[in-house]
Amino acid sequence: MANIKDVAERAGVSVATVSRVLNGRSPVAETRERVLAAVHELGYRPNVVARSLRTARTRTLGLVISDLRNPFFTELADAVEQEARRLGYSLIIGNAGESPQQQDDYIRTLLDRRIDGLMVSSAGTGSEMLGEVVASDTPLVLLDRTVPGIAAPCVRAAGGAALTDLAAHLAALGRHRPAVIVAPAGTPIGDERLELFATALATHGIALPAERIGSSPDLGPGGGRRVMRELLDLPEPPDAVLATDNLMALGALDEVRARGLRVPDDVALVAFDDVPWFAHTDPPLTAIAQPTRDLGRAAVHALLERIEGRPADSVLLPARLVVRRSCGEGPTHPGPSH
Amino acid sequence: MANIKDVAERAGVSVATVSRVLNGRSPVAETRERVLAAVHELGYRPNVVARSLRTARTRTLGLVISDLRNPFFTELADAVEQEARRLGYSLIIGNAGESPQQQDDYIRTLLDRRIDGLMVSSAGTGSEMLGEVVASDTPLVLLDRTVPGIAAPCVRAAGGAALTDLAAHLAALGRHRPAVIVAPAGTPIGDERLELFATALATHGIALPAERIGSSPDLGPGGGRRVMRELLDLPEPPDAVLATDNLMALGALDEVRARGLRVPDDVALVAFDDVPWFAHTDPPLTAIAQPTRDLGRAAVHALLERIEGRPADSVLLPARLVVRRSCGEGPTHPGPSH
DNA sequence: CATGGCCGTGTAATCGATTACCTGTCCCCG
DNA sequence: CGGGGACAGGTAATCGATTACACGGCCATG
Repeated sequence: MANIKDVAERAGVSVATVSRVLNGRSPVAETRERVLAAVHELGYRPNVVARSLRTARTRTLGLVISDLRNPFFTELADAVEQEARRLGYSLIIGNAGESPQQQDDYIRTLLDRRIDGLMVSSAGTGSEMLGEVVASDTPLVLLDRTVPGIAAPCVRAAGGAALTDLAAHLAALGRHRPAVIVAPAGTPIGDERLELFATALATHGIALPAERIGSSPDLGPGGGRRVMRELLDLPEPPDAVLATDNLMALGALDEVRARGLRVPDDVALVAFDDVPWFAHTDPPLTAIAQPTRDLGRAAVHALLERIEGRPADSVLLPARLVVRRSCGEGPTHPGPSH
Repeated sequence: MANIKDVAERAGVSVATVSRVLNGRSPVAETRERVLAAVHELGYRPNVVARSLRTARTRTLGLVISDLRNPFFTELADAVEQEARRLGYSLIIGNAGESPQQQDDYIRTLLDRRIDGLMVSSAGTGSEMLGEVVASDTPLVLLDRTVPGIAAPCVRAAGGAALTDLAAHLAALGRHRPAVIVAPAGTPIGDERLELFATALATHGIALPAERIGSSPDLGPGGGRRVMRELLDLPEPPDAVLATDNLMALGALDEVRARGLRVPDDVALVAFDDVPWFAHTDPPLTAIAQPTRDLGRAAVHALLERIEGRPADSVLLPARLVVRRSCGEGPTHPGPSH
C-alpha cells in the first residue's frame, strides 16, 4: 500500500508538502495539482495509525453498553454510531453482557486503543475501571445509568412525568394492587424508577408494599419470568405489574401466558423502554418510551464538548407513556378486534 | 500517561529490555522482576497505536452489517464480537443501513484504520469498494450474503432442508396458494431462497406463480407491509406467505391485522430468520431459524485463517424450521388457548 | 590459556505520518 | 539598488513501540 513517501517521490516534492496539501495548508495551485494527481494515481490513503501516533488523536469513540441483544441498547448504539459518524468519528462498541468484569475488560481495551472519548452505560455496580478512566483524563460520559462517585456528565431519561401518567392511568382503570419488577436494589436507575413510581402511586392513595417489589439479578427474560412467578404466587397477587426493563417484561408475559392467565384481564403489564416489537406482542404492551435516539445524540455531543476541552452538563430528557392494550384499555388500534 | 521510556528509566534498563519482558522474550529473572515492578508502579500500558504502526497489525477486525436494528444482525454481531474478543481481537461494527453507499463509506474507513480483516454482510448489489478490499489484500469474509464476482469465502446458512420442510408443512395443512415476500430480484440470497422454496413446493404439486412473488426495495417493516397489501389485493389472494426477512414479516403481520384478518385463519405467515420476539407475537410466528451464533463464530474463524495466511473455505450451515402457530397448527405451547 | 559460542542487554533503525524550523526566491518599497 | 517581508517548500525531529545488530561477559572446550 502506497505511503506518503511514494506520493512525494512521484510528485517530485517532499513528504512535508504532500502532508500540507492533504491537510489544506499552504501549497500553491500548481504543486497541489501534482500532488493530488500522484495521490490519485497511486490510490494513496493516509495511514491513520501513523497519524494517530503523531497527533495523539484517534478520531474514535468508545461505547460500552450493558447488552447488545437488548433492543433498547441496540437502538441507542445505532443512534450513537450515526451521530458519531456524522461528526467524523468512528465508534467501537463494547458489549458488557451485564457483567461488570467484562465491562472493565472492555474499558481497558478501549483505553489501550487510545480512543478520544468513552461512553458507558454501566453494568451493575462498582467498577474500578471507571475510576481509572477519570484518572487517565479520557473524556467520559455516562449513558442511561448513573454511577455514584464518578464525576462525569450523565445523559439519561427522566421518568418522572411518564410514571406519574402511568399511576394515573392505572388508578383510572381501577388497578389498586400494583407490583414492580426491578433490577436488584443498589442499581441507581432501578431504585430511582421505583421511588418515582411509588410516589406517583401515593398521590392516588395506592400503596406499593415491599412484598410487591420483586427483583432479580438476571436482567433478561429469565429473571423477569422468575419474579413474575413469585408475584403471582403471592396470597394477594398484583393486578398490575411494571417491569423496569423490556426483556424482563417479556419474561413476565411468558409466565402469565404459561399459567393460562391473560393480559390485561387477569393482570396488567407495563414495560419500561418501548421497543418496536411491543406493538406486535399479544396483547400490544403499554410502555414508557425513552427518547432513545435523542439520548444517543446528546451523549455524543456531550462527549465532544469534553473532548474539545469544554465542560459538559448532564442531560435529562423526558420519557413518555405510550398506552396500548396491556392495562385493559388502549387507543383505537388498527388491529384484530377480539 | 507513562510510556515505555519511563518504565525503562525507572527500572534502570533500556527500552528494548522492557519490550522484551513484556513480550515474553529473553530477559533473566532478576531484570524481569525490576521491569514488572516499574510497569506496575507507573501503571504502564503499552500504546497499541505505536505498536500497530511498527508491527503493521492492529488486532482489530471490521464487521459491516446491513442493519443494526434488525435483530438477526444484532445477534450475528454479538456472536462475532464475542468470538473475536475471545481470540484477542477487537471489533469495529459498521452499520450500512441497507445503503450500498454507506457500506462503501464504512469499508473505506475500516481500511484506513488498517484493520487486520473484514467481514461484510453486503447491502444491496454492486459495491466497488469490495473489489478494492480484495485488491488491497485485506483478508475478507462475506457473511450471510454472497456477492457475485468477489473472490472471498462466504459463511451463510443453507435454507434448502428447512424450506423443504416448510413446503411439506404447508402442503400438509392444505395451503395451496403460497406467496413470497422477497428482496428485489438480483439480491443473490433472496433469489436463492425463492428458488429453493419454489422447487420444494413443486414436489408437492404446488405452484408459485409470478404474481404471488412480491418484492420491495425497502427491507424494513414498511416494505413488508406494502407487499402484503398487494398480495391480499390479488383476485386470488394467497393462503400462506413466506417473508424472507424478519422485519418484512413484521410489516406483513401489521397489514393482515389492519384489515381485520387473522393469522393463521385467513392467511398463514412464515418468516425467514427466527428472532426471540417471534415467540411472543400474536400469534407466535413459525420461522426458519438460521444458526446465527454459529455463523458468527464460523466467520471469525474463517477470517483468522485468512489473516494467518491460510486459505479458507466457504461455510454452509443448515437452517431449520421452527413450527409455531402462524400456519394453523403448532406444537402444544404454554400459551393462552384462545 | 586462548578461542568460540551463547546469552543478556544496549544502540539505533524503523513504521508513516505531522510539524517546527530553516532556507531560498521573489517582490515591494524606500 | 539593497534590505526586508511573505511565502513555498525542504530538512529533520517526533510520536512510542518493535527488533536487527552489536557488544561484552562468561563458560566450555581444545
